[in-house]
This record gives sequence, C-alpha cells and structure tokens, in this order.
Amino acid sequence: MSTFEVKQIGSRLAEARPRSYSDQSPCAACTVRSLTLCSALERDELSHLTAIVTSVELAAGDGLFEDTDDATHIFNITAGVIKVYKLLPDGRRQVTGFLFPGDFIGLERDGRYAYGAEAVTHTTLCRFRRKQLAEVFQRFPKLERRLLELAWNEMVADQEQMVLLGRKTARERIASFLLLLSSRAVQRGQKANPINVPMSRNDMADHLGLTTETVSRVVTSLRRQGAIALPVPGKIEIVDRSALEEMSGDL
Amino acid sequence: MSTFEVKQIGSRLAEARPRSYSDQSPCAACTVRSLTLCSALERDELSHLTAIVTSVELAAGDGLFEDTDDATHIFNITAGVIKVYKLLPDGRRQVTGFLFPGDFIGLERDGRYAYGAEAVTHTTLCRFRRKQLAEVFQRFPKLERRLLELAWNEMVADQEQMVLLGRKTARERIASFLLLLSSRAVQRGQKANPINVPMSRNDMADHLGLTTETVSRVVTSLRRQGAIALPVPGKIEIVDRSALEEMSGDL
DNA sequence: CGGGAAGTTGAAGAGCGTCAAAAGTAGTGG
DNA sequence: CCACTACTTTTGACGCTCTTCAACTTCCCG
Repeated sequence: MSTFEVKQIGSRLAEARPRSYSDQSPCAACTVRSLTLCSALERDELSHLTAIVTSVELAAGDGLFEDTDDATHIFNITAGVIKVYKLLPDGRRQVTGFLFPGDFIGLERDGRYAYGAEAVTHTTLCRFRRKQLAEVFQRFPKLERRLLELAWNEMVADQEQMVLLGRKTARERIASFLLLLSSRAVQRGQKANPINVPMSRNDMADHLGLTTETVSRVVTSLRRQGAIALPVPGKIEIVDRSALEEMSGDL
Repeated sequence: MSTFEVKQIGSRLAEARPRSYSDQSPCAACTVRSLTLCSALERDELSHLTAIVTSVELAAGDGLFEDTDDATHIFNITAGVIKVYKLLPDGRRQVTGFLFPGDFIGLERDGRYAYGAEAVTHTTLCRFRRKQLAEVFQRFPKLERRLLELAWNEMVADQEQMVLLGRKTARERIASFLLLLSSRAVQRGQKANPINVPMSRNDMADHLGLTTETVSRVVTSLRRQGAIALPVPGKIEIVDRSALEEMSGDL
C-alpha cells in the first residue's frame, strides 16, 4: 500500500462528514477530552468547536503532512499514535516525538509545519482549520489558556528529551523511554505494565539518537538480564521496574 | 565570589525599586519590548504590567533559581545571557538553552521550575509573580496569545536542538550553534558577524552534548581551516559563512 | 606577579555506528 | 493452507568518532 493511497482515504473521510459533527456532537462522547484542548469548554459550549472540526483517519504508515506543506490545519489525536520527525538533507532523521490521544499536532514555522507527521498505528484525528480556530479563540480566551498549558507540558517533555539525547547512554535512553511510555499510558487511563510499543526499532532509534542495531541489542540485553519481557511483538512487559528506573539515569 | 552572595545582590536590587517602576514606566524605554511579551500591549496599557514588575540584576555566574525552587515567578531578560540546564543525579548536565534579551524564563512543572537558571554574563531581568501575572492575563487575553506565540517559537527551536543532539556530528553541532548564535543576534538587531560567544567551552559542550575537549578541538580545527577566527576571547568571527553552513548539516 | 580557573593538546580506550548476513515476521497469491 | 517474497529484527565482526585521562598553556583577577 502506498502512502499516497491511504492519504486519500483519510481525505475522503474528512470530506465525507464535516457537517454531521455539528449535529451529533461527537466531542461529547470523546474519550480523551479531559486531556486535550476541549476540556477548556463546557458541554454546551462545545458546539462552537464541533462546528469547525473534521475527522481524519489514517492507516499505519500514512503521512499526515510534511514539513514542506502549508500549515493550514491543527490536529488533535483521538485514537492511535503519530510520530513527528525532522529530516536532514542527507536523509538522517530525528523523530522529535511520539504523540498519543489528546496530543496536539501542527506546530508552525513561517507558514509551514515545523516537522513531518506520520501515523505509527491506525489513527483518528480531529482536524481544525487554523483560521477558524483562531476565530473561536477570539470568543473563548480560555481555549488559548488551555493551549498554553498544553504547550508548556510539551516544552517540559522536550527538556527531558534533550537531557536524554545529550547526556544519556544507549542503555539509559532505552530504559527512560520505556518508563516514559508506561507513565504516559497511565496518564491516559491505561494500565502501566504491558507497555504498548507500536513503533518499529528504527523509529525508536531515530527518536533516541541511536541506530536500529543498538536499540535491538540493548532491548535484548534488558530482556536477558530480566528487566523486561517481550511476550508478543509490539508489547513490552516491565518485569523489574526499579531496575529499569535505576538504569534510566534519573535516579 | 560565591553564587549565594550575588544572588543577594540581585535580591536587594529587586526589593529596592518595586514601586518606582509604576511611576517611571521603564518598559516604555525597554529596548527589547518588540521581542517579548510586552509587545502585545499598547503604550497606555503597559502600566498594568509595570505595576507588578520588579527588576532583578545578576552578575555573571549567579544562579537565578534551581529546579528545586518553587516556581513563584516568571522572568523576562532585558539584558545579558542566561543558561538553563538540567542535571542528572550523578552530575551530568544538559544546558537545554541559552536565553537572550526578550526571552522568557520560568517554565513550571508541578509547582517547581522545570530547570535551573544561571547568568552567563551580567544580566538584568523583569520579574513577575505568577499569580499577579495571571490576573493581568485575565484582563488582557492578548497577552496570553503573545505568550503562546513565544512558547511556539521556543518549541520550534527545541525541535532543531533535538535534531542536533540526536543526529549531528560534533563538527556539525558546533557549526550549527555558531550560525544560530549569529542569526539570533540579527533577530535582536545586532550585527551578524563577530558573534558574541560569552559562554564557556564547558557550557557550550553541555549544550551540544559534547565534552569541553571536543568543543575545543573542533573550534581550533575550524579556525585552522579558515572558517572562523578568534580575534578576542568571547568573540568568534565567521570568516567563511557558506563553509560553516555546509558543515552544519542543514544544507 | 602569582595562583586558580579556563582552554588547549595529546594518547589511549570505550561505546556506539557501520557493514554484512542470518533469522524471524507479515502480507500475498496460488 | 502453504509457499513465496519483502521487510523487520537480530546477531556478529570491525572501525571510527568522541570520551577519558593527563599534562601543559593561557587567561584573568586579585
């Protein structure tokens, strides 16, 4: 399946039901509302958002946008996992973040997106046109305050990631990353232990400033030493959490 | 001079003239207003900010706050350079950013600062109590919008830094850093060429995920190859900009 | 001047990357 | 249901960049 093909699927869905939303108010049933922008509005105010929102659906591997695209929209993940990345001209890639339900995507720089974004798993998103969202912001300043909070949270996470990339060893990076995935799962109301790790070794490597081979070796080493277990591909079980925590370098 | 001692100096200045500000409106004469939060307000509205602002002055090497301190204030640099950093328990340090006039400091996490902050050069700052600033925000939502813009700018910069830390070689990191310092100087209305590099090799290293020795070696190498010159300590002249740009990896 | 910090330079070593190949996994079509 | 293919992951051997450790030099500030 080509990336282009599934992008089309996403687009079709998007065009398919822009209006139905303002009637049904799907946001009222949204499971991640408390995590995201929309928590700033009361139930009866949500219609102002539903009126301008559009649903987008992506299959695993689909691109959402590239950093060369005009930053016309902002997205909000409702289900699935998205990776955002930056490329160097020679092809080196840095995955600057993995985003989960409730997270916002669409950082802009000079009218273009500040990064590329691609679905790691099958994903659904809420799509807002920037201009329209700005109008709603005019009416509800508390939305802007909420967006500011979300931005600050992300900046705190970015600080941590810089420590990881600048000062941690390969083993510390993997341990930190697994613990982070676990705690983020808890934040979203999921259980902490068998961690969902839907991204490939290569994506992990590009996120942690390593190579696939190193990630593979370290993960194997952690398994052999009994800190983690790999029951099925895509899931990692934390067997000895305190060992992982010590290895993370943060303690 | 101990860090504690100069902190006292800063504090004394801060207490010394909290009131004089609302009379004189120093913000009206502020040279970096266009870069910062205050650009969101008209001249006659500035009094609402000046009423709650306090001046702080730091000598080079002084700490502004540590990540264990209660995040009671937000600061705005008016002159000088501040470094913000995070420490690992074993002492490894990551300088997550160097901040210049117009930049904001005081990111919070769970009521504490998200990082430590220390003056690189002699520095002056505007200090706002968070609670009081929040009240002014209530009245002028456009301040929040401006803060959101500033936060987004910083997030864009953080993305770049992650690429640098995760995927660039030592040489590319140094070249990128020097070019960034140069372009940031231009943003603040200074000239691009003899770059002010007030931070120590050690600070640079901790910012770029390297060691002092490596920074020193690469800088020497760049000088020998004629890309840069070191007329005086603390200044670096870009002799061959396009060579630096090629070396940065971004082109 | 003089003493301590900052910066430079050198030699040796470690950690991670690179290259290569094998093993495992998933999707496809007969 | 199985075979075929393509991709991902794992494992191994080797090499290189950057770190580490150490000594020396330069630069400040008293």
